[in-house]
Amino acid sequence: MIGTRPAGQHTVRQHNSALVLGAIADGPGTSRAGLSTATGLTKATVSSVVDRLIAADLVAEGEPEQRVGPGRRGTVVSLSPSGPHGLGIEIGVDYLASCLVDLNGTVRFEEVRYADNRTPQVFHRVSAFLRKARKRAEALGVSVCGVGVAVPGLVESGLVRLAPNLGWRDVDLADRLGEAFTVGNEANFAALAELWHGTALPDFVHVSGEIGIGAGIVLERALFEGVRGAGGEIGHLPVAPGGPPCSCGANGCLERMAGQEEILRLSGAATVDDLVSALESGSGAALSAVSTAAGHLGVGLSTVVNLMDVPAVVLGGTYARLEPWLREPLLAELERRVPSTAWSPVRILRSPLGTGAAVRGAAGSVIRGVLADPEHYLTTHWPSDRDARGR
Amino acid sequence: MIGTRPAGQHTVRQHNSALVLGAIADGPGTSRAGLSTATGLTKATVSSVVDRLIAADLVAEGEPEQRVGPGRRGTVVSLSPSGPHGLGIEIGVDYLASCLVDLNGTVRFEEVRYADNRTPQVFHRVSAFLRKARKRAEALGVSVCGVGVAVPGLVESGLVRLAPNLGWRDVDLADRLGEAFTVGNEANFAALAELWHGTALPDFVHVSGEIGIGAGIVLERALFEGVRGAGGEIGHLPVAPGGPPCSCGANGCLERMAGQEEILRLSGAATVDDLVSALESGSGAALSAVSTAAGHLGVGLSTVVNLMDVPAVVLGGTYARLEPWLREPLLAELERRVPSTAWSPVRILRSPLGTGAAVRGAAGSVIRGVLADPEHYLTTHWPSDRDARGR
DNA sequence: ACGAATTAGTTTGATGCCTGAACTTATCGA
DNA sequence: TCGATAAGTTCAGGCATCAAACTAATTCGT
Repeated sequence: MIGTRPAGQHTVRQHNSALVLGAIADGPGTSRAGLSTATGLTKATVSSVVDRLIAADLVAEGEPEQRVGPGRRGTVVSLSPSGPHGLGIEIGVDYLASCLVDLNGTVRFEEVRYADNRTPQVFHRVSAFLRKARKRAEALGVSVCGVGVAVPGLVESGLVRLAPNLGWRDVDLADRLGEAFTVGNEANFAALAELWHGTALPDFVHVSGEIGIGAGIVLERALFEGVRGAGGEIGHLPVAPGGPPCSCGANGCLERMAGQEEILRLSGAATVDDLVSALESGSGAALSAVSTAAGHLGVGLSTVVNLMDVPAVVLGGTYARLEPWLREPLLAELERRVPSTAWSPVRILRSPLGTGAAVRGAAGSVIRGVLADPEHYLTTHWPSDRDARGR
Repeated sequence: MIGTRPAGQHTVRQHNSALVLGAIADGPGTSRAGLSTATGLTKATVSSVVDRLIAADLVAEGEPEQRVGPGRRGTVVSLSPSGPHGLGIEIGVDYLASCLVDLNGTVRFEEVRYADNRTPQVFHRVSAFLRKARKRAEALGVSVCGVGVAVPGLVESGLVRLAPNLGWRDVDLADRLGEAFTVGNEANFAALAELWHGTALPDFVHVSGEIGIGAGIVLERALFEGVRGAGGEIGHLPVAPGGPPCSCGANGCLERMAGQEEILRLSGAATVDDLVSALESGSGAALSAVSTAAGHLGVGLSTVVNLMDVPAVVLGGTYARLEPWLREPLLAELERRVPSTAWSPVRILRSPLGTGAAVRGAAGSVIRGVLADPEHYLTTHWPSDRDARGR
């Protein structure tokens, strides 16, 4: 029961700052008066809060409002383009990616570097890659207020518990690289990117098929993390009892049956590009491979949909590219296995974000943290910055 | 993003009142000074809050503290036994149950009345049953501040969307009985009762086998409800593809394969009592029936454990009675199907609460609402009461 | 037996933040 | 040019917390 902290005036400031900043992020180009009606706070309070946000360069005043009719025009406020930026780093199995976003979530730059990361040198490589990204941010003249790192594995309170595809176990990235990070699961970050910048659904399960199969579950605009951060780990759900052995030791895991490797193997294609062309030209082997995988994916996803009552499935990563061919068999399997589809159908959507969803989510999570608690940012980052520059 | 309300001083009062009251509920027999250290609030604030709680008769002062060493003895405060009470009503398929609890959750009385509720007269019967319970509460001289109603069906925002075993669809109980209720799913209430009064685990899935199979999932001391309140509806998860048809239209549903009826049918026993004696005397048919059911239950629960990473399963209802015989095969099935058991085993526990868990949860949810927001209770219930009595 | 030390609980003044109302500024329409 | 309308600011008032001083009760040492 205990675990909540005592509240004071600062708490209401925190809350209301976040409320106002959230309203600014939601409706770009609103005036203080508009914010007052949107948030329910008085004009006086909004002014006071906005002043502080402007001082912290989270918000910037813009042009006077364009509007017909009598009355003074309001001055538009919106998220400051020169405000703090978020840097995202993704450590994939065979690539590194970086991404810088501003407060709006706009991508300032993106970079991908292919390299096998299943070696002990990863940490040096990541460190160099991160330094390079920081340099580029500096060149743009923006300040990076945090770094989000996406890894293909199980993350528990900032610690990479297990990343089988990287061969990691209990890795403390912050410790290894001598820096504080927001470490998170790659699939979860991708789902968050989908929430923030993709199809604006409040409830969905985002599934991406890369080398592993990761799912990120979003319920009521919030990531579902499960008890120890392992919520939505569907890669090793058993979907084919007695099926072929998986690298994890079990048999017939979803990842083994519907992962990228299995699809390519079944279809005879060498790469995903080849697979797509084969599908487009109507190759029977390719079509049946994708259809089979869709069936297995449907089995796995049906448990998620049944249990959480999630009304939508978003296909990301490689699955997004295969969506035209996956959709039908996947939907059929879901309808067969999910009783509730009878009265509320499950939607299947293709993610508009590409393979860069995870990095973008990692970068976005940093600025999302600032937007969610500007007062915290203001008291921790701002004074030190000002001291460092001012003196 | 919008949806949060503006905060003011009243908000911090709300928060801190709940914080203090929670601390009082957690540690019965603490003094104001103890509460101050427990909550992190100053002694002055605690005194102010406690005074108000005492005025509302949520809290009562008791004996001076017993303690060795120097210094003044504190006056113990605890939840007032004469404070508001919560009434719970359970509408089962073949019985009605009522239960009155005080702020501590102590049961003041309980009553069960057997009757077939699959008739249109249910509502009159419930109404009469409720009146009777209210009379008994009045005879005890306590005030009932709310009524929680447990139903074996899908509840969405106070509306019973579907209760197949009662034959209900879109039933508005508040409207039917002309009274405001906290309506909820029976399995969810049972899980909450388990959380509040059973094995004090913060994360578990509570599964009870009655006529249907209901699961209540508790994560971080909070009920997981899913998107539309259908979280944890495991009764119709498919566990035996191509199995016998279920009443829901699908095949091999968990409820069909591991429900009470199927266990009795397979074992040849007429009642659960008979079944238990048969098991105790080592009947092969009974043992294999329970073992088979346990296997199916394991399949269904494995998806929950995999997906939500819940570390414990609590057996309630009829399953609690069968626990000695269910445990082994259930655990075996879970270990076979849940990869994470390799590094963090799943615990299987027997619920100490009997079949009355759901009513108790329903009654408890009422007082839990008061404890969670005493300020709200204080402003809505108290003034009217005082006006009515005072004048 | 008595005072120092210790702990509980109350009182008081200060601080911070929100609110409401009055006030200033800006713009349109007649 | 004046009046109506709307945006934004200023200021007194209220409320809840906090820190610190103060009162109250009890033990321990001498």
